[in-house]
Amino acid sequence: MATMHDVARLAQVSVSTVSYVLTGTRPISQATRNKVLAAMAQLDYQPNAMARGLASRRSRILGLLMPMDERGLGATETAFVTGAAAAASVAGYHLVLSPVGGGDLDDLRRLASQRMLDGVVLMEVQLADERVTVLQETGVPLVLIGRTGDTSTLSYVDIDFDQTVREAVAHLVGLGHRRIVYVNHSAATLASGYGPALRTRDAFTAAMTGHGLEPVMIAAEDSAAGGRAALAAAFARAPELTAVLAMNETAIFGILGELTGRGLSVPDDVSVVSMVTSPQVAELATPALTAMTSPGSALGRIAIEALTRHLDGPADLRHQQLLPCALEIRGSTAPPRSRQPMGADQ
Amino acid sequence: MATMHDVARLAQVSVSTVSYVLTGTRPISQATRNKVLAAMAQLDYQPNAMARGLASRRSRILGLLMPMDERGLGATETAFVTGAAAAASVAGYHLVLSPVGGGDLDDLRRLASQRMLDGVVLMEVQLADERVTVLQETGVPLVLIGRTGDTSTLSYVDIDFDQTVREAVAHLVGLGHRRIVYVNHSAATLASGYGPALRTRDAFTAAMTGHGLEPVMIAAEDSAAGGRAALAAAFARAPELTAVLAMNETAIFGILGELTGRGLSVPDDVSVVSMVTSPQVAELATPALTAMTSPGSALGRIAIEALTRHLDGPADLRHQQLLPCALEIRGSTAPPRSRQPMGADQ
DNA sequence: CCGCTTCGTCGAAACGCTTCGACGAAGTTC
DNA sequence: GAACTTCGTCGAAGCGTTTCGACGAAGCGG
Repeated sequence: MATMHDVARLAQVSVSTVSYVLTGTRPISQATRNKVLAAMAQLDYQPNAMARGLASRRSRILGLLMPMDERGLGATETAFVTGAAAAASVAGYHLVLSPVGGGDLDDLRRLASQRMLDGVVLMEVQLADERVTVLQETGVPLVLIGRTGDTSTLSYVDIDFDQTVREAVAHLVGLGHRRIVYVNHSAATLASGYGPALRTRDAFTAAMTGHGLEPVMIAAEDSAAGGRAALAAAFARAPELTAVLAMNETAIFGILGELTGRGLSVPDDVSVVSMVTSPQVAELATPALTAMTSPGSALGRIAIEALTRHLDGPADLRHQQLLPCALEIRGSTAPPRSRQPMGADQ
Repeated sequence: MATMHDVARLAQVSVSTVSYVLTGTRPISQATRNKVLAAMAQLDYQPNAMARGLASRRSRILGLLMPMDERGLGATETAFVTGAAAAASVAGYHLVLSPVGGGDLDDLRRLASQRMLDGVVLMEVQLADERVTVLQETGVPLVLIGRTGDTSTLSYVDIDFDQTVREAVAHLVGLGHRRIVYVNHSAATLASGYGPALRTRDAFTAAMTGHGLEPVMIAAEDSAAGGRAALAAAFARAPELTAVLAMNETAIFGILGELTGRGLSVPDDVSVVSMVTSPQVAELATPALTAMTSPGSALGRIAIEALTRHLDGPADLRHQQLLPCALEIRGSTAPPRSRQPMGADQ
């Protein structure tokens, strides 16, 4: 492995000159630059990242910390990642993903304290999130995707759940639906302080009330079975429902299955709107789901851009931004059949 | 940020002694060790990863290189990752994921040459994969999840597609099915040399022929629409089919939708088996899918274990291992209704 | 009690880079 | 043309570790 010394010797310049050619920190004449570049090419020189990092006290590595549970990463999360990776690459940084579960707080502290990461993007933030505290203590520049409860001192990018829910409800109400049920994440998830679940709940209540309608929310386990149970619960609470709005991407397939099982058709008998969903998943269902498409890769990109601005700019810079999901109408929504109360047996 | 010097001064020992306490490279008396440990705790000392890496010429970081397309990571891939991360942590390594697309070969070479990664696990390997060549050239210790065509000089862990297909076919044949259609990935994917698609194709042919049955394979685009089209094609080629075996996790939802659309019920009219599928996805469908469950986290774990053995042991060590998927019977398979040819209209 | 290992510790030299101060040479200003 | 600025380059001092050779102090066999 060739080092800078080798390059310098071959090009007959000093080591520092080679360094300046590489980093552009100081002006170098075209002639010298060419000599150095030629030497580099000839030796197939690659700078040693560790040495660079040690000397410059910046690794040019950004960390994307994502909890990975067994459910897997949806297309939405994947879009975060690809958006972030692309933006990092443009800014001249490497992006590494670290699968930190909620448990390994110590692991997290170590990772952040070892000065291996210039900055960190944290995904799937809870309203009260210890990981945020730990990271702040270490002093790493930090941007969140999602928000904690108290956001005053933090940079974040998040989905504008309020507006997203409002649009989704407006779409359904515009079609003529009056009885709309919102299927959220599980009660446990709500209790744990998961922001999206909480915020959409409140936004749904507000939106429905705004239309003079009664908000009915059901919490569903993240599984097909949870979706089926939720639909049963929904019919129990609102027998005459004509539309379902679902945040729970996993449960929605159970909902669709149960609907078919009851001999109800989508969208003729019941309209379904899926929240924060990727086109890929929406197309999986039959009929394809009308959905609020999450601005996945934009979120990732903006988070990284904010982070790099932190690094190059003043330390006290704050970036806070909300992006709404876009309504994409597919085959699962239509005007309600008529005002015909339908029996909810079982 | 406290350095080793600070610790050494506070503990009244030399820097090297502190280093030996940390790494255990040389014996240190209990008394001294305690002094040093106390000083570390008092200063909240964290070793600087860059300096360590530079001096020791090993970063204790392993890379998991995964192409991320917009389809997202299935639960299967996620299981790889979590399995690998856990194993790395046990072995005292950090695991970082790097989303390297197929395009950025130069990026890959740079990443590997910069001596930032002690070793690399490469996922989603093609039969002829340039990335493998590039990585081998850089000399990074390498383990594949998946296999290239010529495996003689490489370490890898992969799914035993041959046995997996054989078991799946045996399950269906055991139930009494004779007319079984295999829905594979798209023709383009096959042409690109995607190992799993190719290997399962051959295995399916072999297994069916072994039972004295005719192998019918359809290539389907990775989408619900692709699945629907595939089913239509299947009925055109084999009107009397009673079972579908599907490798294409994305298409399978289209297949199920189309089946329902044609008034055919699963599993009464047609049995469906999903290959290399996680329980989570299998449960999404109604009825839940009988599936060959991939040994996801085991694959990740074994890959990392092989890699760390490479690093600590002799350089020429090779590890090659195949793991079969396990048959998990759920609601989508049953004996065929009877020998009743069914019309394939449209 | 003399020479020999073994044990525990130290000082100093890397590791491969960045960065700072310095310094001729050349260009600019009045 | 004296007094200043750039411009382009160099040498050397770090950055925070690991690791190697060395060296007293014990411990031990004879």
